[in-house]
Amino acid sequence: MSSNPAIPDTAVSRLATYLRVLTESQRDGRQYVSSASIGERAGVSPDQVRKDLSHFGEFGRPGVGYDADQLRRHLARILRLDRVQMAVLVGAGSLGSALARYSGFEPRGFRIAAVFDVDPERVGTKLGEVAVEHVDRLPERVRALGASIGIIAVPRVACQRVAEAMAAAGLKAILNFAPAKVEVPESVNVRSVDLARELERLAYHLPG
Amino acid sequence: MSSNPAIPDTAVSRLATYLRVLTESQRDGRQYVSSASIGERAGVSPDQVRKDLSHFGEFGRPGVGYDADQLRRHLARILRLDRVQMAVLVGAGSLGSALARYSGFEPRGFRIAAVFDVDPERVGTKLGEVAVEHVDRLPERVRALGASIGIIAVPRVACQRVAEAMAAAGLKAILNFAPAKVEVPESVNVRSVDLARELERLAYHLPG
DNA sequence: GTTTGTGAATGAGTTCACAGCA
DNA sequence: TGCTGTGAACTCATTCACAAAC
Repeated sequence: MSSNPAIPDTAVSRLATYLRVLTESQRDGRQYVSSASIGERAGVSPDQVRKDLSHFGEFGRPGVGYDADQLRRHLARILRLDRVQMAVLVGAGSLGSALARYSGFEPRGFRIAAVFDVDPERVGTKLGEVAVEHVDRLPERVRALGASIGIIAVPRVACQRVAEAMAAAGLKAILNFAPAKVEVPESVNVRSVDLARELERLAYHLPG
Repeated sequence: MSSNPAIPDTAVSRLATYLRVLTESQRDGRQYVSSASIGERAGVSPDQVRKDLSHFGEFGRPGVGYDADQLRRHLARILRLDRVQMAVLVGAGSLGSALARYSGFEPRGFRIAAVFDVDPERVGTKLGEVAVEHVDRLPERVRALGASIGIIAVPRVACQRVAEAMAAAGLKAILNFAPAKVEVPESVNVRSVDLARELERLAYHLPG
C-alpha cells in the first residue's frame, strides 16, 4: 500500500464528498464557498472540512472562503479523479454482471473497461458494452487498457487466486467483493466490501 | 437508531467474523478455541478478540479457552443471527436484480423475500425465486413476511422517498446503496454503501 | 465583521500488561 | 504453565478555540 504522509483514510473519503458538493455549488452559480457551506451540504462540521483540506495545503482566503472552481480542481487532482480511471472486473456472476452494468461508476470517473471469467459459458457473452473474456487474457488487457484498478466479484474460494493474478498483471488497487481477506504484495492497495457484513451490522441493532 | 450501551460498531462487525471463524474451527473438530486461534483466523490480535467479547459477558475459561459451540451460539444470539432475517428490496435495476439473486446472503442468515419497483415493465418479472411487485404493496408485504430489513437499490433521486416508505412500513433497518444520505426517524437504523466511494478511496493511493 | 488554518483539548478505540483462575 | 478479563497507557481522529488574514 503506497500511502502518503499521514492522512486519515476517513478524511480522504470525505474529500470525495466535498468534490461532489463543489460541483453542486457551482451549478448553483456560487463562485466562493465557505467551509460552513461545504460542510452543510456534505453533512460534516465546518471544522472538519477545514482540517481535512489543511492536510493538503492552504486553499482558502480568510474572510472570503474557497474559490469553488479552483478547489474542485485541486481536489480532483489530489484524488486522481482528474482523468477517467480504467478498471477491470473478474467474475461475471450475478454480482459481477451488475457491477459491469452499474451506471453509478462512470459519472464518478471510473470505467469498467474489461470483464473476465473462467466459465466458457460466460466467455463471449456481452454485458452492456463489454464482452466477457477469458481470465487468461487479463495481463495483456490490463497493459493495453492502461488499467490500474481491479474488481473481484468471484466466489470466496477463488478470490485469493484472482488477487494474485491481478497483482502480477500490474494492477495497483483492488476492490474485493468476496467475503475473505486477500494477501497481496505491499505495493498493491486492497479494499474489501462484504455485503452480508453490512446486513450483519444492521441485524445487531434490531429490536427484540 | 436503537443502540445498546456503548459497543463500538467496529467491535460488532468483528463479532460477525468470529462467528464465521468458530464455524470453521468446529468443522476442523476443535472443541475449545483460544482468543489467539480465533484472532489468527480472523486477522485481529488476541487482545482485540478478548476485549470485543468482554463487552457482552465472560464466555471463556482461563487456561482453557472458549467452548467453540457455546461461544458460537452466544454470538449468533447477540448478533440476532440465530434465525433467518427477512429483508425486502426496492429497486429492480441492474444492482437491485443482482442483489436479489446474490447467493451470498442466504448462508449468512438473510433472505430477500420480496422485491419492489415502480416501473410497470419490471413488475411481474421474476428474479430468481421472487417476483417483482409494485412498490405500493410494500407495507402489506412487510407485515405478511415479518420483515425488518429494507434494502434500497434505486437511483439517487428516489432514495429518500423509498427510505420514508420503508420507515412507514415498519422496517427497523435500512441498507442504502444510493450515493446519498437519507433521513429517517431515530428508531430506524441506516447504513449506506457507496460503491463508487470505495473506488475513490483506492484511486487516492494510486501512484503517479 | 467574516472566515481560514492550526495547536490544544477531548474522545473513542486499540494495545499493553498483569492479576487471577484453571 | 496457559489463557482469560480488564484497568491503564497509548494512538489517532474529531472538536474546540483563537490568532491571523481579508
